[in-house]
Amino acid sequence: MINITLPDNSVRIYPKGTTSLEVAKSISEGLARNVLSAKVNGEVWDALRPINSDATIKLFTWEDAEGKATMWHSSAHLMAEAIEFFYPGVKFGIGPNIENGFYYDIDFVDYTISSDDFKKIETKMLEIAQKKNQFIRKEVSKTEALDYFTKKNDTYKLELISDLEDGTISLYESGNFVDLCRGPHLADTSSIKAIKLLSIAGAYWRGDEKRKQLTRIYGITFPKQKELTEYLAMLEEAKKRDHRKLGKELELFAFSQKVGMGLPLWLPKGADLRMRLEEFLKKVQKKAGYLQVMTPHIGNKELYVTSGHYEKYGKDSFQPIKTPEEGEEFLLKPMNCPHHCEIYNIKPHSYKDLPIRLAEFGTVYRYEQSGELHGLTRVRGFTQDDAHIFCRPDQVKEEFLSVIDIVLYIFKTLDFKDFVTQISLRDPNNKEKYIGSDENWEKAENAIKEAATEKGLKTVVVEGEAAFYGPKLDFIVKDAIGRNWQLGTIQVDYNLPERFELEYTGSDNQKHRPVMIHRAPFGSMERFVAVLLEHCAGKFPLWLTPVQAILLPISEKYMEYSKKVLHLLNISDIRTEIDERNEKTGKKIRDAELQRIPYMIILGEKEEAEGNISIRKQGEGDLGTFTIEEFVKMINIEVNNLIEF
RNA sequence: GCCGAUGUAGCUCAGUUGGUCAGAGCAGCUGAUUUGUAAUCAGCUGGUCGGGGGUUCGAAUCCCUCCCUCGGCUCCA
Repeated sequence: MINITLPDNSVRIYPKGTTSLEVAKSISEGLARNVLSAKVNGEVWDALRPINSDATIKLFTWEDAEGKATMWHSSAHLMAEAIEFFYPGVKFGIGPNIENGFYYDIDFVDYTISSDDFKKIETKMLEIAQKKNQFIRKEVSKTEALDYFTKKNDTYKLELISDLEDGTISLYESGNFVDLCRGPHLADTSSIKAIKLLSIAGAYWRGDEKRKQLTRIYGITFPKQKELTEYLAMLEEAKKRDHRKLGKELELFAFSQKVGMGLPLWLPKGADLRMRLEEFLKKVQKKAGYLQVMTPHIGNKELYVTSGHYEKYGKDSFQPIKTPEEGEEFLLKPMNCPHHCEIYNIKPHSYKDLPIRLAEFGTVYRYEQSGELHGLTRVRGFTQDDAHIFCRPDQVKEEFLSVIDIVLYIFKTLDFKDFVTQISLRDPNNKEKYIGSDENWEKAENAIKEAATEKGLKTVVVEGEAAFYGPKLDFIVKDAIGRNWQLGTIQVDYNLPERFELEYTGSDNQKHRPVMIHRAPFGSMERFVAVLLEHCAGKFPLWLTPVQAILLPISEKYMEYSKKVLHLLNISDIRTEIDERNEKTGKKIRDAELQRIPYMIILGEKEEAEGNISIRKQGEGDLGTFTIEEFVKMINIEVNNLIEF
């Protein structure tokens, strides 16, 4: 008999070789039906894997991330089985679960396959799933494993096996399909009730572009049809919010092949929005002691040789441009920091001057591979809300606190309620990979951790993720429909102060090297606008939206009165437009609603006679009649409530 | 850059096996209408069907090639 400890610390006694499924059954039939896998002594196991000694276990159902992972991993096997049925002789690469579903990389050899084939594969998968095939784990020797896949002529599996150690190899059999797999898997296929294959794409074997490209098929499964329906609705919603679509519809930005791919054109409304965001941040930064600077769009190649960026990222820059006479080489600015270092170096600094915070909305250009470009989130020319803080090592923590305050304020103002931060530290086993003294690294890493703790941030610490030049703190927000976006970043840098020989004179009258902090709360204006646009589905907060109110005269007869109102609102700093078209009110309202204009003001006989206005709120409907003064006051209160720092 | 898909008026999309197939709705323009909370009516103007080759008596439709876009891969200071 063995003792099984459950998460509530209760201990139950079972025969040796019991499975977590049996444990679940002994608790309740319902739990047994829902259990997908279990954590046994810290490791996720199949629900059917026998437990042979005392163990602490936690059962996973669909509600747990681990349960979903197990289901999706098994679903990948199920898909492989269905594919092997239709395309015998295909070779399988890897088929893992991912954040939302799973994929399998497959070499289809001589077959061609497209998304048109998904339907039949899905149907076959459901058919197999209903057979309730168990997933049977077999631990095999390396020789046995090699034998099996040699017979199958599955070269990819053979390569994977050859990298594994003997004694650690397991196969999983389910129905007619056997796969090399670490597991864990479902007890059987019957809990997979709803299946959708989502997309098909090429993927290099082992992510290496020099190796063969396999066909990757993505899919997702659920234990209930309803959940699949909901998931597909979420994808639809994401499609509706796509910033590329909304950007076009709301006339915020555009691209032109003639101008060049990946080079956004900001249309009047988009430019208005972006400038408002910039002004907003400038105001906050001014309060936080930043100094605004400006630097040119090109810089001498030597500048980037000095910074080290040319060597590391030269291939990702546009080709240098040359002066016709001297043959001097210039690069389109790929980043602002070297310029800011040179500004720091313009004059000598005392320790009393620090920190010096130089800020710039600096437009930079990077050569992104053509296949990588994507709307505003991945472009070849973009503007960073950049700043570089030059400070003493003992000031790092305080500066982090201050930057965190700015980021939190921005998130609050723009209604990003859900976010986590990631602290990236150096790999403790590979300290020689990094530049800068042990002492400084330790100081900076502790400063970041302390700052995050003091601000009560939800934090994930990842070792080995730091840049070679310093540790960093990244902000990852969850948008309105649950997707994660990495936005702001704060990074410590020991490298550039070294390379640019930055100095300050300490109280000891000796020269010291300042620490540099890079930070960009938005990341880039382009990316941030894209994320914000998708987050709010085009309904920007009132203080930010390009047009706050639109006047809708019932007919031409009320045009004169409408223009009077327009003038009054505009001099009250309410961004107002007027719909002068000869259209019915219903049409004007519809168009204003689609343009996501927060307030529609309807003006007809009644309003003109009484000298007031009727207000309709976007998405809500008629609010009734107000005086102009009341409306102005209402708007001002709403705006001020939103942006008080 | 690589694999796959796609590319038809400003926008969203129809176009059967190559043969009045250059279309619709919206937008735009003109006129009528003078309008009360999500589309008033009528008429008109828009396109060398992504570019360039080729096959054919004949190509939006078939083939080749290049380009953009989309989904991934790789990359991302």
